[in-house]
Amino acid sequence: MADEQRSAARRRQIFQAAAVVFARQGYHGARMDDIVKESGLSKGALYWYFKTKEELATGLVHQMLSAEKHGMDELMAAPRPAAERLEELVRGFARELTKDPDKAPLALELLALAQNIPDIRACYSVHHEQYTECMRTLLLEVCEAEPDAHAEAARRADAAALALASAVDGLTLRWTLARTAFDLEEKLWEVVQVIVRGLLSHPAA
Amino acid sequence: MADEQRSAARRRQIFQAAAVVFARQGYHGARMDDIVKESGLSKGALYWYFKTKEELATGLVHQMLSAEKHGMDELMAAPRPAAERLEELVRGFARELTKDPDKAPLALELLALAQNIPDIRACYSVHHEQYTECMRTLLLEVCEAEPDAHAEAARRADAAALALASAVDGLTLRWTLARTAFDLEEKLWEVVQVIVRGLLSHPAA
Amino acid sequence: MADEQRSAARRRQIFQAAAVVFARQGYHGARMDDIVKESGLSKGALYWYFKTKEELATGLVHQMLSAEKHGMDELMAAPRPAAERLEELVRGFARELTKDPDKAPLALELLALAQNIPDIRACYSVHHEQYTECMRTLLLEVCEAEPDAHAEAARRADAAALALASAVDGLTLRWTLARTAFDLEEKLWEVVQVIVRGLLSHPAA
Amino acid sequence: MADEQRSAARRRQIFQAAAVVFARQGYHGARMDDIVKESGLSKGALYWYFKTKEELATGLVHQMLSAEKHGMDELMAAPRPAAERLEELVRGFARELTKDPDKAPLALELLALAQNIPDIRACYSVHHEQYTECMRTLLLEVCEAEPDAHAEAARRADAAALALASAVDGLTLRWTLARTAFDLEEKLWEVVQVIVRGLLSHPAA
DNA sequence: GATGAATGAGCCTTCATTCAT
DNA sequence: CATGAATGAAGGCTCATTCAT
Repeated sequence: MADEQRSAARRRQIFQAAAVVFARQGYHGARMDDIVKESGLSKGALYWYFKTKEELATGLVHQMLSAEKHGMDELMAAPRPAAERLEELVRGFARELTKDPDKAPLALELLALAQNIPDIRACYSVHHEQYTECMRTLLLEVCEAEPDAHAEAARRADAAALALASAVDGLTLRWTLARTAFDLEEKLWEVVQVIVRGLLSHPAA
Repeated sequence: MADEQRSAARRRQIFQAAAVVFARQGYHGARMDDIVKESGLSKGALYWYFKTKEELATGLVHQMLSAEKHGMDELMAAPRPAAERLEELVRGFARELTKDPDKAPLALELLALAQNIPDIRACYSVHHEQYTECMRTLLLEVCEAEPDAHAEAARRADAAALALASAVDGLTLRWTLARTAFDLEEKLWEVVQVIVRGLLSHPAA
Repeated sequence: MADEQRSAARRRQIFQAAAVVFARQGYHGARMDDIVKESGLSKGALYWYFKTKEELATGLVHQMLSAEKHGMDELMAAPRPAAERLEELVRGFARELTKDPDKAPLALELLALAQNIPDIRACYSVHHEQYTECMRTLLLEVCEAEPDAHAEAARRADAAALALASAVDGLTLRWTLARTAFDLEEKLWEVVQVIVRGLLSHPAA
Repeated sequence: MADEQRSAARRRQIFQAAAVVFARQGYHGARMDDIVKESGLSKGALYWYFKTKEELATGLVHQMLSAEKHGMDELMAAPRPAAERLEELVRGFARELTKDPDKAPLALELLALAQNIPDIRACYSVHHEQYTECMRTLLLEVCEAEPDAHAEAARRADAAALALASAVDGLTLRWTLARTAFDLEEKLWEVVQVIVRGLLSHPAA
């Protein structure tokens, strides 16, 4: 029992260190020795918990996406109007990235691994689906909440959800690589508005 | 003159080989020897044209994004309605990716390099701006072409262009990593329609 | 007392496990963890009984050669004609190797260690001497039992004993590494006969 | 052409270094860096010629056994009586081992590898067969040369050849590991005489 | 310009051994 | 006595780059 807690703590400690080093140096630029040093553990300890560098990266992706999923589920269950939850979902996402400057580079780094590490690819693939599904659910609720909604809207929800989820990813990517910094949260919110408007607009438009 | 042609041919030959190997093994998984073998040249020859692996990757990014830019400009200059050009821009993009299964992995691989190689980062950053600008121009033309347009639309063009450009990137990313294959062209077109509708919808909506 | 029995049992348990793992993976290919797992004990327990891997190997050699010596002595003391005891010594040796397919590889593996581990080298050196001496004793008895013996024979016993002992080792080695399996007991017996005949043959021959 | 010579020279250079280091430290105790240093080449050069440590060892075994085979064939073809050739074969073998104190430990070290490296095992297996066959040929010639030979002798040649070959190996092993040094050549010659006498002795004996 | 042998710093991983509990 | 997490020195191998020819 105490062992399990200790073990879990160690794993978190290692993930934390790996996150810092991967963000700073990239996955391939990170030496296991760097992670060892950053974690404060010994090399043997690190390898006791993760058999390879790849397994460490895979575990980190699992952990990060799980945390994100958890936050998503929590927000979805909140007793607030769908529109507010949607706004908060997007703004919260932007705020976290903006607050922690390591997060975006780390995410992109891990995303790039997805092509070569099937387990990570699967994680991201599932996460993309879940994120899109979440958007779809919210958008449908938004439609229903709209007084003069129309039948068309519900049918457009799939495309809008995909547009929304994709745009969030794509814009975040741009923000991460942009020469000229911009306010991610604001731009993201504008993008959301355009897409929601596209969802709700009357067929005639 | 003949030398220059020869030289240019060699460079193209090397880019071609690098593209194949990077797509297959990733940048870090690709050894210079692999590219040498794929190119049919010798190691010395390769290093004659590119002083380092990084320079080769950077050159490849330049070449690819230049080609894309060129295609974009050509399409933009075509004597066709803006809506048609927009559709063709997006569909053409999807068609090319679908046709050549190496292209998307290669692009993601090079994109990931942007974080560590400033020159590549700059290339992508500029390209993103140009792509967004292109979208903005097309969307504005679409607004103008719309008989029923309203003042609001032009002001929304920026956000819609960003949404569009981002969504194209984000959706392509999803398509590249998806467990379950889907029709990129079709989904992309649905996304475009949602966003264009959002752009044109009346304020009341 | 019960402790000593327990301790001896543990040591035997560990020797047994080490024998299996060394035979399967070789000394250098065997990890202490493998022996731990095979023994069913814990790592700490193993290190309680043997301070190092080398000590474990050394102990195993001691045990194995002691057992062999014991068997030899027992057979030597049997109330049977020398010729029969010689035959049984060789045949019994072959039978045991043939019965347990792990034994020969294990023996060769440990023999190879002799070069680097002085203690093991000494063990084998002594054992070789004892084995040769045993052969010499038997051969002398065989000479004496021979009605038709001649003075020459006794003087040849040293060489014949060395030839016999060496041939047994060398043939066993060949049998252990041979591509094409052969009947060790039979070949060994043929070899013994040739050498005994050489011992007894008249000078004129 | 010059390249091939250079390449062959390099390989010989590396074999030479590996032989020295393997003899001194054993295969497992030898670090590639030690061989690199001993060879005077660089690590990259070593790995250019041998992809792994195992491949290097395998190559070395090939080379050594080939050389031995070559010497054997040469001696066999010499225009001398069989008995002399047999004596020279054995004495020459002993003389070489005695002259170069590294040779025997090296041979035993490589022999031990045979159990774990199939390629080396095959080499030794074949070599054993060839050596035995060589002995058999010589012994048959010796029988034929004997004026009062008898039919029995030829039939015993197989067993005698095996005894001889095995005894040479076994005695060499004892000599290599012995606490108390002895004269290999002399002992070997005594052993040969016993076995040859066993071969030629009349059935009555 | 072209060739490919040669360089050597670097890195992931292993594993015998230790020790707090 | 027993446990298994922790240690860290060591080593086989890679690969971008160089350079004599």
